[in-house]
Amino acid sequence: MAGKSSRAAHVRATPCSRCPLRPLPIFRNFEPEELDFVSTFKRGELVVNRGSTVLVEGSPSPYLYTLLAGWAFRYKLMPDGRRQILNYVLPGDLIGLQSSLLGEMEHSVEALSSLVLCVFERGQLKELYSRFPGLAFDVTWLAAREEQMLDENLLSIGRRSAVERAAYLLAFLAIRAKALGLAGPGPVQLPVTQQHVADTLGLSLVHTNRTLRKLAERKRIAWKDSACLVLDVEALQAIAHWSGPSEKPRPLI
Amino acid sequence: MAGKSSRAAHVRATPCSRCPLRPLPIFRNFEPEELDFVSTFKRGELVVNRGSTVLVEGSPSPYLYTLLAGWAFRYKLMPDGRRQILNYVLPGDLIGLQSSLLGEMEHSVEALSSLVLCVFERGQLKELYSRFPGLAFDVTWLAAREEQMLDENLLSIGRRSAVERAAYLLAFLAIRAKALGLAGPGPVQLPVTQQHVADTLGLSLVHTNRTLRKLAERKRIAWKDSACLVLDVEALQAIAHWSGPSEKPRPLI
DNA sequence: CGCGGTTTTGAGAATCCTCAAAACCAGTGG
DNA sequence: CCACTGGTTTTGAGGATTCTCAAAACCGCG
Repeated sequence: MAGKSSRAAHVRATPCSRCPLRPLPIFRNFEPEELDFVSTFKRGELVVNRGSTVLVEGSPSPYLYTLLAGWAFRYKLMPDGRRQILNYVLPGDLIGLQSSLLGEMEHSVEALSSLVLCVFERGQLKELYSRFPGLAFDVTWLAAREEQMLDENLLSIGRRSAVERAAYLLAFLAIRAKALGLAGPGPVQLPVTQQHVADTLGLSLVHTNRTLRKLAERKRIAWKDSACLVLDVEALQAIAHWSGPSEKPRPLI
Repeated sequence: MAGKSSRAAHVRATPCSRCPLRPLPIFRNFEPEELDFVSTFKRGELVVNRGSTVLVEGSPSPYLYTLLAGWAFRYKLMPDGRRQILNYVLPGDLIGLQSSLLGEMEHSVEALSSLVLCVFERGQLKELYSRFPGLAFDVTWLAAREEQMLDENLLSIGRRSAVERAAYLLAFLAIRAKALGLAGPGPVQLPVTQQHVADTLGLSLVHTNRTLRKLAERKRIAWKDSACLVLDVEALQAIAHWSGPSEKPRPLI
């Protein structure tokens, strides 16, 4: 159920000035001195394999990460093994903030694909707050955005039916992926198994399969190579009674 | 379903230096200059009645609030009226941050009892970040804590059974209330109806009633005057398979 | 070819829902 | 004082949703 905790550490250097993410239109422009500081803030890069656990529940992580490439997910486990996936982590997302602020991680993070992560040192966060209020604001911004996503997810699990829930989740992920340019002109491909979907929706694997099957019959999605192809995002949104997110230019630390 | 939006505004002045909350042991000590700034940051006090809506989904609030006294809850509505309660707001909690950062509220906040709120102006947040990195850090801290509560709530709704869910919620609220000194020596009293519990747990009112009844039969809780008396917090935690929060000294803005 | 991970299908059972109505209770106006 | 009202809690009954157990089918990979 949980992935192996092997962690193929591998450090390269890609200067922030040539960050592949920052040129994307959804990220806000940085002042030169902000960019300089982030560059020094960055301690290196970490590459991990699919299935690896990046952060572990219960342990205090000395690092903060920004995901540069790949897909991951945050989850919690109950003592008897029940798993709940809380949210998905896409490029540009910050992880490990809870540990840096509150002391201990209360959730784990696992890689859905191989990942490239920017590594920051936890201790430097205070310096960031002292010297770059704008960046500090951005960190809070990211935390507030995560909260917003969790709110919608909570509404989904609490009050939407199985089909609505599935439709919401797949539309949500497809839209996030598209905004990052992770999809070509064709349908978005989500690197998740039906087990991941089940653990996100709070449903059993069997019932999730039957629910997804209905969406597939209606040509809203398709399964290929242990991944989900999202064929019609707007139809999914309509099924979920969800009008979509209000995407504004966002910060990238 | 939603409360009346009447808002009995009433402004008094209680200087932060005589804040009734700050002396509590769970709040961290402030530097004198931090306290000074918060005092100037504070624009006044707002008193609202039970049932009033403090913040409305979809509207950009020009204010930030810290709850001084009373109970409230955050919730979202679906177009057809389904309601999901996301979390409860207790004294010392900050509300309206999402709006200040992201532009628009995506949830509403309603008073469970009459409330006293500290009012801050949204625009001053930037000044706080510039001049008091420590306070800025605190704001982020509060956001990360909210996220942590939402994570646990998501696990609850997604993976716990009805009884486990109810037990978790009531233990969670009882512990939060106790930490704030809101309970005397006796059992904690939670000012919620079974409808609130149902909308928090993602269950129907009928099934919630039958579930709570089981807990009442076992003497874990009791209902009195449209409120829940929590008789045995530890037993509830055991039912929920929940070990409780890690309460550390926390900031109060 | 055999293996492990993933998807699919069947069947019966538990959980949870909806509809409906009654009981209870504090507050309100006659 | 009493009837009436609205909000809350309680109970019954049938039905829909979702779960668990079990097994088969499928598929890339060594």
